[in-house]
Amino acid sequence: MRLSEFYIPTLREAPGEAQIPSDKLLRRGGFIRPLAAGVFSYLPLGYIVLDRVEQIVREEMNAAGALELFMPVMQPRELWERSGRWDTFEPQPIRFKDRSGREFCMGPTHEEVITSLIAEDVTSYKQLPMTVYQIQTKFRDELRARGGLIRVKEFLMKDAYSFDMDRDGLDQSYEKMYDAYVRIFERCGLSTEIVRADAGSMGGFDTREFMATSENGEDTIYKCDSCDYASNAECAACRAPEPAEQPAGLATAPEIVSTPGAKSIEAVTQLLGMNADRLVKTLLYSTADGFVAALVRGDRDLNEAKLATSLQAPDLQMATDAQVEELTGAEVGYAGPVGIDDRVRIVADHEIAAMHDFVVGANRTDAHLMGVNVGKDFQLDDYLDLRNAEDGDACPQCAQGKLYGLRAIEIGHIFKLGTRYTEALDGLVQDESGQQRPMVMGCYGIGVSRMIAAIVEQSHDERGIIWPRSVAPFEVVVLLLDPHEDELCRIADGLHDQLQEMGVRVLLDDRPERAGVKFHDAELVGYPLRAVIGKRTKETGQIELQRRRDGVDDTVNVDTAADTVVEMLQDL
RNA sequence: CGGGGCGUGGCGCAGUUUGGCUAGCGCGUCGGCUUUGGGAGCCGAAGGUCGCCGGUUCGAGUCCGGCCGCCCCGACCA
Repeated sequence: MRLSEFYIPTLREAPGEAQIPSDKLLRRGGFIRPLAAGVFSYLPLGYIVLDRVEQIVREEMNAAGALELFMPVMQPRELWERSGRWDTFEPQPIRFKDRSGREFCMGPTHEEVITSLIAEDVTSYKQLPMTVYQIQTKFRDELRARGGLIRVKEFLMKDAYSFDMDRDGLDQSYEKMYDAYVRIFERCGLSTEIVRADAGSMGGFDTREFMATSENGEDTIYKCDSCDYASNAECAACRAPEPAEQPAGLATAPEIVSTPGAKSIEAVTQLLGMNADRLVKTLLYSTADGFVAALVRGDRDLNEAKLATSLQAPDLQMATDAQVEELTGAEVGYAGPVGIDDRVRIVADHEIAAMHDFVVGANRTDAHLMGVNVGKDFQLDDYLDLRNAEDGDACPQCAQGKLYGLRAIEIGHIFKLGTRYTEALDGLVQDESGQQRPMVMGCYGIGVSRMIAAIVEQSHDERGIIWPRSVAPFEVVVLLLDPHEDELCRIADGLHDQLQEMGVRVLLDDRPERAGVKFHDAELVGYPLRAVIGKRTKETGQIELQRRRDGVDDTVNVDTAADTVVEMLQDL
């Protein structure tokens, strides 16, 4: 390909709204352009990269025995009502009606479609196991798109679905996908961590996320410094502390103290002159089964996902101000477990067990209680793991490890779904004994477009992108510095043609630009290898080769240049 | 949706506080001459409903009201 016949509109400066390196560089380099917040076009260069990534995903999925198919973006409301997700899926799908008034959504995912599709024709265990996948644009009505290609409203996703007769079969299908994912991300040059994760609105178990580590990631993951424990922060477990010895001489009764206007932990600590770890926060939630008060140490954050999971209350919601006032008899900000409405179930984080003589809200406006103790002053329904993990926490899995946090971009997510969708959508097949049984499903997603952002986040420098060869838009760029010199043009054309015949993806920069422009563009766009043909070539008969990644270079004769290029590409 | 910031030729910005004449600068683009191995120099040119609507005023990029869009933090989230 000749650059004079291609289209790479590079920008010397990044648009002001681009904040993170991947967004700045992909836009400056002429890969993508925004159309609206979280909606992007892929220019020819960006589309090549997208296609490269897609092909790697496709090859590994095919190698794992998955079959590619292609499903619609628009999905009818009735289908989603059968699975019960029309009103509950978060974020809410983008919806619309056709002219006859029939309702659709722009598919944010395809469990419903694939399950009904497979259910139509698969009727026997003899047709299983089966794993199918597609690479399709998905739509999510994000409350806030951000971070260039990282969090968008419209994006390319590979989604795969496995169908098995039983849990053992599912386990095997899941393993295959897990292994394929490891290979896919490795081939794309991504450094990833595989972590435990929350299933969210998909519903599922044994879920694992593949996280590309990056300081610009939106997720936090925790890893153990001594064992293999790794988890998304949203579900990282906390080890219950060793039971503390209850000191003699506990307060005999709580003492009420006046704390006017102190509605936050911060305010209470200042007023009473004590650390937040002597306080207990009381957070009120409503669930389908009634109200719950969740207690965590004052300096900790409650993890709602963990609370919802341990209460088995997926509909968990923070109580409204009115509900809080009704249950506590006080303004919001003074809730406590002592004397709260007896309809409220009280659960506490494990750490509370190690506390004594602590401070809680008094269920009275402008007042707190000091010297409060579990068992004496109020009864607890349960101790649970409720708080967010923090840097330095003891590892929940091994004895000696400590957790440390990393930022990361979620690029893959695999779940075991079970029979939730096949039961709702009649995904039944006959087993060996002629019994109708719901197929057991797994689902497996990869954010293909998001991977591009992750790759750039992990592989760039101050000058531009450094593409891994596997996904680079071109493997080598040939810079013809003097396009007016016939002899040099012949050499450049020759190298270009020769490389192309050898199967190398080569771009010839034959533009009538100055050398500096060509060097800068080449570094910005990030071709793994660069060949320079200029006046030195005329003088010495040599071509200069340089690797983008580490600047390692070589000077070779014109007639051996192509072979050396191929050799140098081996390591990239 | 809460808080903050921004919106001026393709890109980056100044000008808005304190209203005033033909709305500037750098980059890019087009033409010419020179230059030619790290974003060149000179000369000339094109390109702007100052986000939109309404209002105040002799006069609005600038003041007032409403709306829209974009970015960041939060809430939320495969």
